[in-house]
Amino acid sequence: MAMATSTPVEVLSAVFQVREPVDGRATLHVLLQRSGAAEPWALPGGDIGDRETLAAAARRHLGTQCGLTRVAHLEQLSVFSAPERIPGTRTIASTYLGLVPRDVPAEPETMDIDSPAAASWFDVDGLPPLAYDHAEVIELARGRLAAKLSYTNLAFALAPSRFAMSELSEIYGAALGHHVDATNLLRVLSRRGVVVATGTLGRTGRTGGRPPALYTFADDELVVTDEFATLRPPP
Amino acid sequence: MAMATSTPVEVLSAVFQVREPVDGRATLHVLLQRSGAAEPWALPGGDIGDRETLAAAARRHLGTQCGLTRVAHLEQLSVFSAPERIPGTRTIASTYLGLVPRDVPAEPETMDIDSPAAASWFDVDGLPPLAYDHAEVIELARGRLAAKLSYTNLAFALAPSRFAMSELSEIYGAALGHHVDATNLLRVLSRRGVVVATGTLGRTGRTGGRPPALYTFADDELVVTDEFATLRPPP
DNA sequence: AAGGGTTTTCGACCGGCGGTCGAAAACTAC
DNA sequence: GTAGTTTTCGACCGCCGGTCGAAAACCCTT
Repeated sequence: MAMATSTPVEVLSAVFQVREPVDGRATLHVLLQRSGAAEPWALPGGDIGDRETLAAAARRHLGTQCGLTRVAHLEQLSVFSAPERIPGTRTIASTYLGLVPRDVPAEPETMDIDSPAAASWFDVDGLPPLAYDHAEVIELARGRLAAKLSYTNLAFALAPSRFAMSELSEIYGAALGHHVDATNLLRVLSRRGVVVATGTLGRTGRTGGRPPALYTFADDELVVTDEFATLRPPP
Repeated sequence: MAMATSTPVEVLSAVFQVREPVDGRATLHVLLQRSGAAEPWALPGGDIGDRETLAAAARRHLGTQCGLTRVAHLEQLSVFSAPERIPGTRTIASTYLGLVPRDVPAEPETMDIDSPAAASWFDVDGLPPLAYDHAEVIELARGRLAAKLSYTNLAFALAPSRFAMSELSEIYGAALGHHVDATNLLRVLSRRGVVVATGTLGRTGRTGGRPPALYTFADDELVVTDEFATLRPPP
């Protein structure tokens, strides 16, 4: 075993949440932070403690820099190791994808955007200029999210604990960037056992319309079934 | 941006090749190395140079430790960051999956297995005791390989440049661990445009049987099509 | 050269999955 | 009660992949 050198490592998190801007249509948002008004917006992250896992470090920085604690899912993305990705000091970045459910209060929004250190959610379409290669990280995270939504139960980390199918279809639509039919979504997800009906009905005090059945995700962590692989083994 | 500390980083590569043991049946093999006869077998890898990418470092160690240069595909796996994964010195491992085509001569096999520093291929079923968490890395790599074989053209990195469908079916079978029907494989892969016929015929000098048509992979690098995602966008 | 053995190739069948649409159900507002 | 809105259910349909049997093409033996 060769001896490993001491290369500086940082962790960066691209955390997504489905939120609705003033006009009403829900879109995918990403959490950004900056240490001063003159600095560019950047992904939250930083150094790794001596006795700390990378995931633990990511969670710690989300808490201290953005006041965000309720991350429902956090998974590794790629490592960025281009020698000059940060001019001057060589730094390797281990990146993470984080997801926050829709019913989590918008914690970072309460922080003052004009204070020296601030954090805020941004619509992924229409981001401000970002530090270093952080835009690339966000693009990678979007792609990973879209891919995994279609063949895993990953949406559990974006949806509220109980939801109507129309609401879930909205969330999928925001994350995937195109319309998702609620009828088909229900059939597909319940056939796979990903969502289950709770038996209760939702908001009967609206402007009209049949009250929707409320559903929940069967699991509250990522479940990967190999049933979607083609070239399956014989039964 | 918080300052990143200097955490030791190493790179580890799980490199696979489909090879046939003496008895004939082709199986998946992984490349291992050890620095002395008293040391346990371990994945090739080591430190990262100051002006070097992680992937470049992985390739460099494969060359110096195993004499292996013809790696057709190399992609990132997960980062292992448990504080005590190597007792004593804290080391973070960035792991890679590598693939070597079947027609590449068995370079490391020529090295003397009993010399102080040696490298050799091992059948993935029936591995010797491994250093640290390296068995975990290999398991992760196997899973990733199996998953990607079914929905990408990743097999281009395991197959020879030209091959018969029965040979490709053998390769898939070895990597997936179960029988893969050659008829179905041809239909699926050619419908996706992954493999194309070369027009030439293969080995007409055997013990009998119809001479097979020879095929090639359309691309010699990984191509990811989003056509296999369910919940597609409308046309 | 005729026939048996072997391997590849082609076509047919079939169940399941997912995309789509229209009609029925259930509720609110007027 | 009627109109409007939203959800739900069922039906249709094309495509994909797993399977099987028959035909094609070749070698070897007799």
